[in-house]
Amino acid sequence: MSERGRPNKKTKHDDQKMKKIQNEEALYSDDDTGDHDGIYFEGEGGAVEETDFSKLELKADHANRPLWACGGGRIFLETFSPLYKQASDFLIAIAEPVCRPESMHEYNLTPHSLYAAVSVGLETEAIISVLNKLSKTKLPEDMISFIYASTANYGKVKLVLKKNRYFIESPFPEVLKKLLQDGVINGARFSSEPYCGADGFTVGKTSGELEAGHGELLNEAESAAAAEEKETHSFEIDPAQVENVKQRCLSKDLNYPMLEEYDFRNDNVNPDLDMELKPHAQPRPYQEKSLSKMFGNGRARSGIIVLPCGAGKSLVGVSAAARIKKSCLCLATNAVSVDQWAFQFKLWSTIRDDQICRFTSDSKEAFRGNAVVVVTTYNMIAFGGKRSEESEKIIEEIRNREWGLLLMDEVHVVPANMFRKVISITKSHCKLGLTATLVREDEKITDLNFLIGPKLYEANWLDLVRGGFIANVQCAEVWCPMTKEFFAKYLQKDNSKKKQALYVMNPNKFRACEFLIRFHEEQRGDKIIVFADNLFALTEYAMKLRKPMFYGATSHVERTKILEAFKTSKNLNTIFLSKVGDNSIDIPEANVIIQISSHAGSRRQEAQRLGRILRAKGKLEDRMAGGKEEYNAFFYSLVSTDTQEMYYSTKRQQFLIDQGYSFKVITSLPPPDAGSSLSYSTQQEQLSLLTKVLNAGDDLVGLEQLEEDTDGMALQNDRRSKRSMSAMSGADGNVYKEYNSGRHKSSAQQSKKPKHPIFKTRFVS
DNA sequence: AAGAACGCAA
DNA sequence: CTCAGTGCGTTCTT
Repeated sequence: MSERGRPNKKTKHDDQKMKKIQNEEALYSDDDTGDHDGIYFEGEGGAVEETDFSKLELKADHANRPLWACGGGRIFLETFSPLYKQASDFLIAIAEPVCRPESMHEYNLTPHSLYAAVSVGLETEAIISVLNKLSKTKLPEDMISFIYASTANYGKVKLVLKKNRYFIESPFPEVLKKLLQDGVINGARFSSEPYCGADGFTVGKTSGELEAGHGELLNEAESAAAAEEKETHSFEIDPAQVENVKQRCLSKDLNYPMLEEYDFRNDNVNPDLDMELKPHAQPRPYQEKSLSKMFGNGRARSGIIVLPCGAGKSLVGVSAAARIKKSCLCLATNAVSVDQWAFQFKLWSTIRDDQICRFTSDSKEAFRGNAVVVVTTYNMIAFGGKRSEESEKIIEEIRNREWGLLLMDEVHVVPANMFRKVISITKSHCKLGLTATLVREDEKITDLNFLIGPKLYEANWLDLVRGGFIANVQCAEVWCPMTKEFFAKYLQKDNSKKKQALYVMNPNKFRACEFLIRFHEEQRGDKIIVFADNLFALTEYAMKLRKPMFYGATSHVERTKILEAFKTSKNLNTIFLSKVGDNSIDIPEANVIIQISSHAGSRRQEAQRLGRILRAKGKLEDRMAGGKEEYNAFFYSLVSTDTQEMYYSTKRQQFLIDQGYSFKVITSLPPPDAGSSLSYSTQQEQLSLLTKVLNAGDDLVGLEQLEEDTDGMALQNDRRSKRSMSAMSGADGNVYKEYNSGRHKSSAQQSKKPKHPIFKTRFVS
């Protein structure tokens, strides 16, 4: 075990970090030594390390160019360059962002990222020439040949849905023949189709059309996609095999990724949906950009748009539906989210009540009319168990319908074994996936490339923070030392469940939590969400602090009631949520998150929770008042030191760190002089808590008892608890300031940006 | 209102 | 390293 109690095992991320640091050092040292123009270093013995960039050949005017194009498809972007904006737009289109901290962003060219580039209309030559224009160095030969090799076949094959039948279409019959040599694709072909062409393929005509181009650098490349009439050949495949066929086409063996574009303007078969955006639905620049990637050539492309939580994903979704103007099936993760989507549709568009319906376990609105918007959950569609008769009828209707748009919220859930079935259960011309966190802890995230389509756009979180579109969050990891007694038991137990119970219920963590709640409620008037994945901890904390909580078993009515009170009442400023609150729950009022227990090393959960407080508070001008940018939201992760949690915590933060966030470490909260006013200040109290924790796992009766206690009384006790809280001493600003000026003063003063003084930069050993 | 069945995530 | 065991959420039934 290391000094910090972290297992000595290095994670994949650690390795990547190390590599990255080496890379940056290499780059900077090149820069420092100055003029390397024309100097060419041969690697010794012919083999050149991937991380050895001494071979890079700098152009004479390299200072004016923002990119470093390195071997192995790696590209670095200087964020301080005047060309930053254009360059990052371009890189986002062609490469995968790896890590985007403040001054230097790292991107990676991959077959999938280039597939995405071509599907938004960029051509191979344009990619290379723009890349070359932006690069400080001559493009490495291997990068150029990689781009050629990866893009050669793109756009040659299309998947088309016609009258509920799927066809593979191409202007090149020889390509179709090649595809049919593959066992999976050949097996998926319907043999009953009429043979029209000489090659046994159905022959038809298709014409391209072009909408006005968008963006500066992309413009020339996008308009290069010529609008000409072409003869096409096609064959029909089994709808049940679409997923497999798409996967085969995308595989290395074939490398003919299928484009899915919906020519919705010329679709006379499916009825139109009478729906417009309302005038006040003004998309922000990045929303506009997302949409232009989707509709760039006048058709609707299938794919994925990645925007941070709170950045207005739903306006993008509703806009897409309003532009396509055909039936739309909108999928969300739970019933609360379904309500919110239905609300968003009505908020942004002119859709009438009879054109939109929700389909959840307790709201089965039958739909009538030719073109409709149906909002439902992945569970409702994919559910394998027994269905109620009513559900069965609606599901049948959904199966049989041909959807113009399949709109998938939180699309990162789709690769799950059952949820991915929604793609084949429903027949849609165009699929749009939205998410803030395109990560999973398994390897299935790349499946989205063939399940849905390429990533069309991904916004940089920090760019949106700087633009004032989302809140500026201070992230902090609070280190809570285990009490002697809890730590002794922790070391003693070999049951990981018990271990978890012990580090989550660590009295010092509780006290840190209590202190933070008091500080933010009383000193700043903030609205706080406390997350606990562990239900025992959730109920225990909520009951002790007399705050309302809700979790999976909490009824829809109760949830709405609590949220309503949280939003409107001055007396209710803190709520406790289980992981039901991770996704989709929209609580714009909240601006502080305290995390007391979480699901192991889930990067997605960490980012989604942070996302709960990203909705920008107030106007940008207000926040920038006085010329300095202020944090207006706070994200605390409470970690028991020297336990497993330290390791998980590092893993969990990785996604946010890749987005450019940095975590500050706070040690020894609460401050010693606030100690006695907080709970569990005596050893006696701590020991009785310990007994409770140790017994809890053995008999679940204890948990049920707790739930009964909290449920009914939490809300009504709120006022009383407020009064007693304000009477408590010790948690006032003075204590807080003393604490600040004591231990961490020097490091706070060193930092350039105005930071909350209690935060110091996390030291990674 | 509670429990059974199913499914997700790590 | 992998798969099974685990905790939690959702849906349906009674």
